[in-house]
Amino acid sequence: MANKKLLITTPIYYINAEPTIGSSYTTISVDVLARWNRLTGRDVFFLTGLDENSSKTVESAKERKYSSIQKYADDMAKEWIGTWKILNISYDNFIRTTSKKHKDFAQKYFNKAYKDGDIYFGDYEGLYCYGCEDFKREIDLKDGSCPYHKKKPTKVKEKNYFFRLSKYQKEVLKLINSKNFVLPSFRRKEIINFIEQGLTDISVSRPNLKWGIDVPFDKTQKIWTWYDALYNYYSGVDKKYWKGEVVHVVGKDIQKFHSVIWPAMLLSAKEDLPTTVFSHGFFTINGQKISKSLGNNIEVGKLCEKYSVDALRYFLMREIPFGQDGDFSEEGLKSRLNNELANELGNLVSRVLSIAGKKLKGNVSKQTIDKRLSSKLNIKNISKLMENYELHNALGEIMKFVGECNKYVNDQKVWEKSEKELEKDLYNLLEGIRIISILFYSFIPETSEKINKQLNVKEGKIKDCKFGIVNKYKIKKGELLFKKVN
RNA sequence: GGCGCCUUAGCUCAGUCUGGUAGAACGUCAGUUUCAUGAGCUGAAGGUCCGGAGUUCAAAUCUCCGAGGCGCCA
Repeated sequence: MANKKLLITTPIYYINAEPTIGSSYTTISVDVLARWNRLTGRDVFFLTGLDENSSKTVESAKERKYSSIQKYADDMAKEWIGTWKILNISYDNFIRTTSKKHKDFAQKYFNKAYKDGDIYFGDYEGLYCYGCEDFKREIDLKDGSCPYHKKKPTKVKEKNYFFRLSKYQKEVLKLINSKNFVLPSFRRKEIINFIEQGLTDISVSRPNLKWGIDVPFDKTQKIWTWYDALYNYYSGVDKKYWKGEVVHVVGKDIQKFHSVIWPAMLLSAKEDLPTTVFSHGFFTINGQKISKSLGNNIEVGKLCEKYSVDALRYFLMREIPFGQDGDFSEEGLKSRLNNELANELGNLVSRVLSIAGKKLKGNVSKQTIDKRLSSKLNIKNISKLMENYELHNALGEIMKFVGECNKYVNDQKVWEKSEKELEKDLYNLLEGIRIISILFYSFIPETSEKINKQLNVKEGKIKDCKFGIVNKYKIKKGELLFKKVN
């Protein structure tokens, strides 16, 4: 398992707006998982991108007075890529569903399903919400409007192509029951209930649209945006990665698309199935829901400028238990930055390197390992937490070891000792800091690089997280790792 | 309405499966240190474990009833 290939994905985002704090959260979490698994030595492929074929794209382009929809999509793609660059997202491919390769894939699979009889032509009458890109029932609505988008759905009566979702009910249910397919586990029961109520065939095409991917054998219809979008996970990646572990990280609102419809599509196409669909929670901002009318969404770029990218990445991963809902507040971010990153981590590096610089001119040779410090490090536990997607707890454990290092400095009264006596303490502390840097790398990569530079060591892997690896340190104290913000 | 989850310290939550003297971080207060970013370390205060009944030598934990909150239901 450990050396199995890993394909890990974010959803592909709608381009009706610039990246939000929510999509940033999703993407950062996948980045953390991808980086961590790379450090364990696995062959990882991290896929993200954009769903550009939605009718939302057309609406937004119109709102922004674009005459060319494709130009709008291109500009938006630049925006998103730019934000991911700021956030240090280490994706291996950025897929856009307007690319020819993706369109060919979607059409190929649509064609195949049609030939196999899993897609058929039929009538449909229902209420369609353009926000969800999905049909709604009367009972789903609140005061006649979609509860998510606060808009009245449109009554639609038309002929569409349908996918035989009902045919795969049994097989999908079996899949859901397999271990770790739906995570967190409390979501599994919800999905099972949903399936057991009976799956019905779903409309997978829309007539009379100008934008989207043509149904290959019927130019009057476009492929339903979800049906095409889900195939990004195949069109965006070398197929060999589907032979290993495949993890889709999604928001809880789209868990169902990924754990019911998508597997059914793959069962129909007789392709490999994903291993896990993990859905994370949503967060409020200062206790309030994020909404356009409140205008309380946060500009990610400005946040990074003010607090630093790593402070934001750290906060999001530390504050919100992965999988559950949480709250975002600048106060909270500030507090984590000042107390945990600056006072504990930053200050640890600063005080140790300062003593080593002053007393030993930065030269520290290998010494005996002090179990009083090394025994406080529990890599197995941290690894287990990462494998269980408990990112917040993993960070908590790493931070605890930072605390142990600070305590060690105090307990040993390192600053009082003579040059001869303190080399052992410093060597152990430097090894501790080197390991901390590796463990933190997935979460706050820029900071890790800064630490490595000061320690004058190369980026390590998880297997290097043990004491006694470096023979001789030649350190050079640099700038402070974190600046506090008041 | 159906299914599931939650209610424990000022705040956020763990502990419940497998019953045995109530836990963590943050916040508050106090002590201590001077290597370090006014940082670090140590300690203290703080709880009718939502209410009630039952089972048990023993219940935060198991069972039932009730209250409040949340999630999911093409």
